[in-house]
Amino acid sequence: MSPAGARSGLATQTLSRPMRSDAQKNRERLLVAAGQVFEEKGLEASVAEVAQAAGVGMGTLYRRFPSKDALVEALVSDVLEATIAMAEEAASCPDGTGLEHFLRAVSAYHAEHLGCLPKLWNSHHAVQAARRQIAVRLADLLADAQAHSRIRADLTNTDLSLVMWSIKGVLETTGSNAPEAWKRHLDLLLAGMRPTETALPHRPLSQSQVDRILSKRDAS
Amino acid sequence: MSPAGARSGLATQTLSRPMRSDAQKNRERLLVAAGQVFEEKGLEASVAEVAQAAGVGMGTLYRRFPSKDALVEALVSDVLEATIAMAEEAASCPDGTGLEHFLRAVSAYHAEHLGCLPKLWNSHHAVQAARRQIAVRLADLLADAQAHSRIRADLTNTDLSLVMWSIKGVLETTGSNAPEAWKRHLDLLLAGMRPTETALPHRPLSQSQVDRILSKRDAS
Amino acid sequence: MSPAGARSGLATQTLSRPMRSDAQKNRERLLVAAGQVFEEKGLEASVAEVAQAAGVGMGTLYRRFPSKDALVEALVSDVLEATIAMAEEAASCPDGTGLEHFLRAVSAYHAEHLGCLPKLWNSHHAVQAARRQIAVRLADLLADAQAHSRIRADLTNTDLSLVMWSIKGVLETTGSNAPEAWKRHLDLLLAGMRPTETALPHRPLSQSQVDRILSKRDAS
Amino acid sequence: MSPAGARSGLATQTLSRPMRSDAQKNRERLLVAAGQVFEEKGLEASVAEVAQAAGVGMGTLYRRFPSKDALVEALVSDVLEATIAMAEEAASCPDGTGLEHFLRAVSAYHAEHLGCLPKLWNSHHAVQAARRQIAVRLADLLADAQAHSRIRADLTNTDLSLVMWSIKGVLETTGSNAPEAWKRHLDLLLAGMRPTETALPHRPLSQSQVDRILSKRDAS
DNA sequence: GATGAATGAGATTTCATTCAT
DNA sequence: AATGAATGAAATCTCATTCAT
Repeated sequence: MSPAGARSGLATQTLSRPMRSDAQKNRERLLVAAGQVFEEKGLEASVAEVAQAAGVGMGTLYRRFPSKDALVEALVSDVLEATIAMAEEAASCPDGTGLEHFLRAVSAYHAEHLGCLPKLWNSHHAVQAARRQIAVRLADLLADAQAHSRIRADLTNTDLSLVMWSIKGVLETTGSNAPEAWKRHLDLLLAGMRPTETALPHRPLSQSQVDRILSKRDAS
Repeated sequence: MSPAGARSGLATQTLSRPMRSDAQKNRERLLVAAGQVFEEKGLEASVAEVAQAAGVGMGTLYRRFPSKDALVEALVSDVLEATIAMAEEAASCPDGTGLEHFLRAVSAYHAEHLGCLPKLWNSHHAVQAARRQIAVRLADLLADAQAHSRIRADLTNTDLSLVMWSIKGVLETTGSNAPEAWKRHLDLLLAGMRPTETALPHRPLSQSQVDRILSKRDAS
Repeated sequence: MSPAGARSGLATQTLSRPMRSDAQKNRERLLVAAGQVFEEKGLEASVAEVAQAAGVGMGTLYRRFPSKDALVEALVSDVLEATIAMAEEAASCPDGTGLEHFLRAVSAYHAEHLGCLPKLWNSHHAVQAARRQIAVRLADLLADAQAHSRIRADLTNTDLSLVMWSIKGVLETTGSNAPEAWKRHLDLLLAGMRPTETALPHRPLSQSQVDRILSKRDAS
Repeated sequence: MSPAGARSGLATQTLSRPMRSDAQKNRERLLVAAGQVFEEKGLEASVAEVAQAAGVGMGTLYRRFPSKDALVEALVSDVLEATIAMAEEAASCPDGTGLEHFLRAVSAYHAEHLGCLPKLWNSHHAVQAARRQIAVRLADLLADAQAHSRIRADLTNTDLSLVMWSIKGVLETTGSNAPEAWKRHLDLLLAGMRPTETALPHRPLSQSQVDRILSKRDAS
């Protein structure tokens, strides 16, 4: 997916005329710069730094994104769109391997491109629709994997959220100091997801719990 | 362990006269209040909020803790001490079950007492010594578990760090909205840690990578 | 020397683009306001007072001067530049009267324009180069005056520093309550500097002592 | 003059019972400590530092001196009393040399004992009476010196204030870095005070100007 | 449309002074 | 009477957001 394409999906103005090409270019540069700056310094980095890194003035930043929050949200939208794309691509994997491919792909994406964004996985507004889509596709992938006996039968959709959050925790912590740590961690998770004789002792989360968590936004 | 007991370990003045009773009381109240406030609003919460929640003036806070950082660090110290205690207690579990007990205990502790602190697991100064101790005990617990064939032989000490970071990710995300989510997540991790016929495909982290990560402190 | 001209010398950004006109205007207003406020209330006056007196917000003050120290230092720079200018002008006086003219001029300048700044005469950073220039010119003026037998032969360059500090003491104390006091005081000093039959009984300061004093910066 | 004697003069409670001996001792220790601390760090030093240096609690300090200002003022009182004593002693010098002796003595006293206090020479409350006394004695010394033709006839009482302020300026600036600088400076001043053929060109300050200055107190 | 200077509320930290122990 | 912990107003400095150029 082209970056511009990605942006035109969730994050762009919905009606109104098409954006002028220089405006579009600035929007891109700001998102890229924001990704780098926030990755490096965390979300407490000032918007002035982002503007400078993008080589534009503060006014331009605020013309494109009406608030710092909006800028962050646009980054999150990008991630979610890319995630949707990965889920769709994984659907074409044979023999129930799609889920595994998806997990590896999305981990790699987070690890390489947007190390800062795991923090946002569960936050910020207006991304519910995208998550819905992801959830649907993941459910399909899980069912397929279970049908092929690659994944234990007592694993639920909500467990997949746990898996994502778990990966987020590892990526956040290891960051660029151990850029392949997530692979080992995913080995472990997948090993735990394989069929065994004994069921997992505790009950999975209910879907409503997961929904509540995802719709919650932090004060940050 | 009593809270007062915990505080008298790492976090208290080591030499010098004993603290006056009112001072000690205020110190406790500040730590409790800080735990609650930071848990609720994140570390960006202002120290004024902490002081107000503790029912003391700002000057008192700054007499007890010379900076905001020092306050946060004292909280971290508490966590680490409690962790050491849990690791020591787990050492007395029979049949190689100590590691599992430890993981459950430390998860429960983080979940119930200090939901805000996973964020700090890998940050902040002057806690290296405590981590050293924890690492040593964990290594013993792992070896014991492997000797009893409860944990797969190709699991390493560095994998335990991954496990902790992974738990941190889940706790951070689920927080009070799904206070038992970590149990299901730990089920999954432990399932992955059991012996199987096939080895984990990727290499574990080196110890030096883990050390680098732990000694790294964020700018935040 | 025009104030704007003065500022463009030591105190302005040396490379980079020219300052926007409103920025330049605010910079001027801040320096003027700072001069007045510090003169009136001493250096302990808050920066908020300066900002208010200048009619700008605190953020503007901190955009122009990254710290209170920087603001003070800019004022000092102005004084030093003006001093250099006066020394240069005095060099053109005939018959060895340059030194006397300089002393009167610099005293008058301090008395009328910047009564607060004598306090800084011996403090603060990054003004060493300017002082060097002043010292060189003063040495020339002194030699010329001695060659014309207007000043006693046993007066040294370091004595001129004493003279300046002495004037500073009088200006500081008399301030606006006796704005011409320095003239009488300078009469007295000059009378003491005229040639006499008997030498001054004590040795002058060494140059290194003076240098040490000038490079010393107070904690204040 | 014994220090205790000095304190019992201006600064002590005027009526009421005599101070208990331990209280008196604490008062001494506080004044000594304040002198050292203020000399080292300037008047911005905190009262807590003074209390600690004196080895007493803050409450004790505030029992002895109801405010920081009062403490500073007590120090100033000491200086003034010592000055009075020196003026009285100088009155017994023969041949009109008393004034010179006084100036040397008072300079030496300031230089050695209380480097911090020149700052206060012209400030703070309730010391007018002492200054009156000093002024009277100085007038006598000056008249005597002029009668013996040691000092020029056109020098006035107000000029002596200028001389003191000038010395203050030098002492403040040179401090401990050139502890004998004042001697050279006083050489210069005395040379200027000797009789010459030409009168000083500017008029001296009026007594009322000097009074105004001395009664003025800084915001500090 | 782009720029970056201006804004000012709010954050952390200090310290003269009070008061419980 | 002595102690030192508690207080809170005030200081310096930051930064998301607005607006003149």
